[in-house]
Amino acid sequence: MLNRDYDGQNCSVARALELVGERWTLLIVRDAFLGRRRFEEFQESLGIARNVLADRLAKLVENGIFERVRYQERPERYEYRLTPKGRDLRLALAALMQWGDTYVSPTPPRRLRRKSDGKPVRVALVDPDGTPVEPADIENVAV
Amino acid sequence: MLNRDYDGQNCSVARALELVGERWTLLIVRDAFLGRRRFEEFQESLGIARNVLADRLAKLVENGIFERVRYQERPERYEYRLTPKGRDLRLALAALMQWGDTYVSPTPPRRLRRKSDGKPVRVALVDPDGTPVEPADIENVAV
DNA sequence: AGGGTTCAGTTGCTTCACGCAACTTGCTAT
DNA sequence: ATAGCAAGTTGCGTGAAGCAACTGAACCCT
Repeated sequence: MLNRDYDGQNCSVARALELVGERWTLLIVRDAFLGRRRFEEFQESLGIARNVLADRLAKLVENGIFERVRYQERPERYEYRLTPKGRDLRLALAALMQWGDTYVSPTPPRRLRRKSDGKPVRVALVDPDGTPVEPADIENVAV
Repeated sequence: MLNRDYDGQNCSVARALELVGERWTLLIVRDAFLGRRRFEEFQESLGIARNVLADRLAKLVENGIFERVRYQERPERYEYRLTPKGRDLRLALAALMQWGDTYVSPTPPRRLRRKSDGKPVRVALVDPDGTPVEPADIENVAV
């Protein structure tokens, strides 16, 4: 997606995609979850054009998903770190990864697991008590 | 994102975004969850250019996310319905919606709830027993 | 002092995707 | 006969993405 708005779309999905829906943006965020922080790291890892990377990082900072932090002076060098807002994209990325694991990747190259005991972690729909909810038992209602 | 591949990205997120990462694609899927099925419905609801809509629908069918179903003969007319693969994008859309609700939309216009009792439904990271997992307690490991 | 390297971009140019509006096809209704 | 509807298709202009070379500020080596 481009950075145009999805005008008239009064939906949080559209609002979210205005911020992270452009080409490369979610992959940059995923790279950040994998520990990458620097321009060169993102560029080499993704093979993205440098001008486009510069553009995306600027927008991500502008939108509060990354912060630009100086990590050395003389010469001034900056790196990019996820903010709490950016870190909260983990769920959306995990959901996309899970779908990709199920339907696209024959053998998923990475997995989420709990550090403490190594058990696999997945994304699920739950009620306020944490009880899983059947997909068929869900409705999407206007407020 | 465009329909090019994210070559060299051996990640399910990249694989998933190759199928649903183009501009408009996820909004079309979201529209389908809201009950829309026909070309004209999508077009009017989204305000998307007709050639682009035609292109996206064709790719979504090609990728098994929608199926093209004839709903009348003379003249032949087709509509688009989510397949199980497409319906499984619900989680990713819900996660994006939740993030948008939290950080972008002041007052979310729509909510997910359980049909049977009307309780709100949210997306969460859980272990195999359905127990919630702390975000800080998660690691992303290569297989 | 001069030449090479690193990092974070910027610039210029080309190619490709998107937006827009008009047109087409096959059929029905008046 | 003409108008209308639904699902596209076509042609053309604009804007975003890809590519590679360049910049600037500092460091390192001989």
